[in-house]
Amino acid sequence: MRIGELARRAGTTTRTLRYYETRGLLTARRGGNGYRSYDEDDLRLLRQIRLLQDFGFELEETRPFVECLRAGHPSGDSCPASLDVYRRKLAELDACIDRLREVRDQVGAELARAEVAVTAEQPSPARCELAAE
Amino acid sequence: MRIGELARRAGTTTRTLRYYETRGLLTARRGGNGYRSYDEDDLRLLRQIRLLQDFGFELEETRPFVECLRAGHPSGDSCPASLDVYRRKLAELDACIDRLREVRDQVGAELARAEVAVTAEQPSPARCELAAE
DNA sequence: GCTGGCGTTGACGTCAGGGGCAAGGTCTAC
DNA sequence: GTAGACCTTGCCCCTGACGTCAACGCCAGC
Repeated sequence: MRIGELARRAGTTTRTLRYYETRGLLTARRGGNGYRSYDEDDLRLLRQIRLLQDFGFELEETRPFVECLRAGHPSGDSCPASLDVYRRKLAELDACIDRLREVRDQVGAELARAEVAVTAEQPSPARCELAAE
Repeated sequence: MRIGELARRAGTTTRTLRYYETRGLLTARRGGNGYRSYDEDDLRLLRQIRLLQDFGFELEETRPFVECLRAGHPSGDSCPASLDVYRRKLAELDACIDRLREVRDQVGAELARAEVAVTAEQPSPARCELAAE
């Protein structure tokens, strides 16, 4: 199959596939006319990359999975190097989530403080009416 | 004070301050020699920006806070526009955390699956010894 | 033979937030 | 009077993962 079909079947663009090729992931055979030619294995490889990309993996982090598939393993995560990437990513995700929660709480606190300051500065009409009743 | 001192006191670099100036945040007076000149208000303004940056706000998102301070308010979050940014950021953070948690669980599941597959493929010697006992 | 749709390479743009350097002007201390 | 620390503008460089042309080749159908 050619590049356009592969891109469609993997839900991506030809530009992306050429980019992956410059990165050394997803190499292509060439036909007599210079067109890139791919097979079903390339599609599996590409799907593996896209799955990890959707998870937020960087391209470089997908390389062990790609090499694992190229080595003939049934799936990209059949190799220790891939499992290591999984584990590193899990730790990274945990740290990221923790950090975001901290920030979330701090921003929430700032908002609460600022909201109180605003109402103290200029009491809302509703409050006045309420107090007047 | 000049740019170097302001940068030091705010814990950033002169390059960054000039960059902020090109973005229209943190404008500076000029002395007779062409040097930028700042006062304590500028420092407060800069600290406000840095705080929000540390929270992960984009530079553009700090603009309402800057304008609020410039308008003479006691703090950058004394204005409705700033509160809106807080609220939007909170929603964004929540969505981001949720998404990361989903991914975390999916990656965790992939790892567990792959680990089982690996041990099933080539049972560890330790297991064999254990079974032999 | 011509149009449309695919393919090719290459180069530049994007987004944010600056880093680094050059070539020069200024100020201060010794 | 000069060294060195500071300032100025302007320019290109970086990351990641592509998007967007430009200019051209190839091929199928009508």
